[in-house]
Amino acid sequence: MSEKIKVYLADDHQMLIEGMKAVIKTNEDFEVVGYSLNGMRLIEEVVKAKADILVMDINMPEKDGIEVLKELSNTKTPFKVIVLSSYDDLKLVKEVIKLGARGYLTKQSVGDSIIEALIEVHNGEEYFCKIMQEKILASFSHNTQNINQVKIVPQIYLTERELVIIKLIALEYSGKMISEKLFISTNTVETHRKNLLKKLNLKSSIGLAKYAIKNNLIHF
Amino acid sequence: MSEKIKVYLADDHQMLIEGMKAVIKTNEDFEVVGYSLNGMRLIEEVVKAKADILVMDINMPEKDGIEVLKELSNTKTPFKVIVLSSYDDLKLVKEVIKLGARGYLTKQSVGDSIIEALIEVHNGEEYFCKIMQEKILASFSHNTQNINQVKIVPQIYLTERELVIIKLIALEYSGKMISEKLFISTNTVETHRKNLLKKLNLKSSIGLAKYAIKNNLIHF
DNA sequence: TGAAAAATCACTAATTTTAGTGATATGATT
DNA sequence: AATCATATCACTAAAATTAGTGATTTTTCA
Repeated sequence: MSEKIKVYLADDHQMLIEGMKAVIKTNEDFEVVGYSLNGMRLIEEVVKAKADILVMDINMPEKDGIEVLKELSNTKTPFKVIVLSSYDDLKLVKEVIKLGARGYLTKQSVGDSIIEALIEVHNGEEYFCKIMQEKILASFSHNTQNINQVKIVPQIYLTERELVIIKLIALEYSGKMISEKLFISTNTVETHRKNLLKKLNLKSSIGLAKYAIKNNLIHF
Repeated sequence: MSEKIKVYLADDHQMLIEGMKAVIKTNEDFEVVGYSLNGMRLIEEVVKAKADILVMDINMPEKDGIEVLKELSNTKTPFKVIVLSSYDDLKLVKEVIKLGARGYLTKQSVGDSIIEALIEVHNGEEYFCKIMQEKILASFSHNTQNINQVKIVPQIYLTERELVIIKLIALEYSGKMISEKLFISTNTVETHRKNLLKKLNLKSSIGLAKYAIKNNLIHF
């Protein structure tokens, strides 16, 4: 048979790497030529490994998948990208595809569809896991609004100060501790907290903490 | 070659199942004869599949691994059990071994040592993953007291009720909401919360939420 | 059966968080 | 110059959390 298709993996969960390595190993058309546990120097490594396809988690410490994709979009890349994510969020899918990714798998469905995805993407097709396919179809029939219209729901951008505050909250600082650390009044801290809750549509500080963790705002 | 050793998997994470299936498939002495995503009717299924070894997660919805082990301890079982867990908790290890489990793997080390564990356990040995081996050794040399004596350094072990409560906290339920959901008074909820904070040596509910996430008590 | 562990609830008091409204100051942008 | 985003702080009032103590009932297990 001809040369195998080279796959590079990037995910901060060692276990998921192991799982994917093993799954991919069962298909003789593909081979895993390397992996990373974070996004730093990822592109470099992938190029060095001469990989054809990069399977990359969005949520990585140090440097996340979106950033990597943005870097890639500036240059011509010799490999294709399949994105892994914990979120089944249509907007995120659109985002990563726009940034050049060729496939999108939720972590729930990696096991079932990684090989399928690799084959499709290697053949120049786009691939979405079943969950996302269903979501895309549903949004098509349910919504009068077009998913293609950019930012119907405006993206949530936190200000510098809000970022500092949400991080401290996630690090288990109380309101008072935050005010002391930042030399501002507790009222101000509370105001920021309230604004955060409203902006992110969350109902408690625990929600804020989870948001911070999900978005890698703090080391967890 | 002789008949393969039959392995049955139980874990609520499909991905982990896929990973393990793939890893085990690479060793020709073993074969996976089935799997479950929860603990309901698990024993029945394992027996039906004529499995020799059950690899089972402790944390499963509906019915957890401890309960399954307890059921098993009443009868003579035709298969051996290896326990998977997110916890690297000595007390939990002791507990599950006492309940008849033959091996204990943390989820971090499944990828590396599942085959090793299967071999050892099938040969009638006990098996602990590297992390636990180190912990056991450490507890041996650090402590003048014997690990076999119950609760020298009280390891963190949450009761059923505490588990339910910490999960709900992590899911952003307020104390009142929890009390309503569980049909108990808010005082009781607060008591559990206090006990949790003390047990886990945490200072706020956000800490509890993070603990729950870290230990895979909730889907995140 | 008897002891231990677990789950339940109560009471008090201090502290913190949540919720809403409103106001001021500053710097950047247009 | 006017507007907007950001950051700051105040005030009130209700609700929730934290902290500590103590007590009862139920379950589990040796």
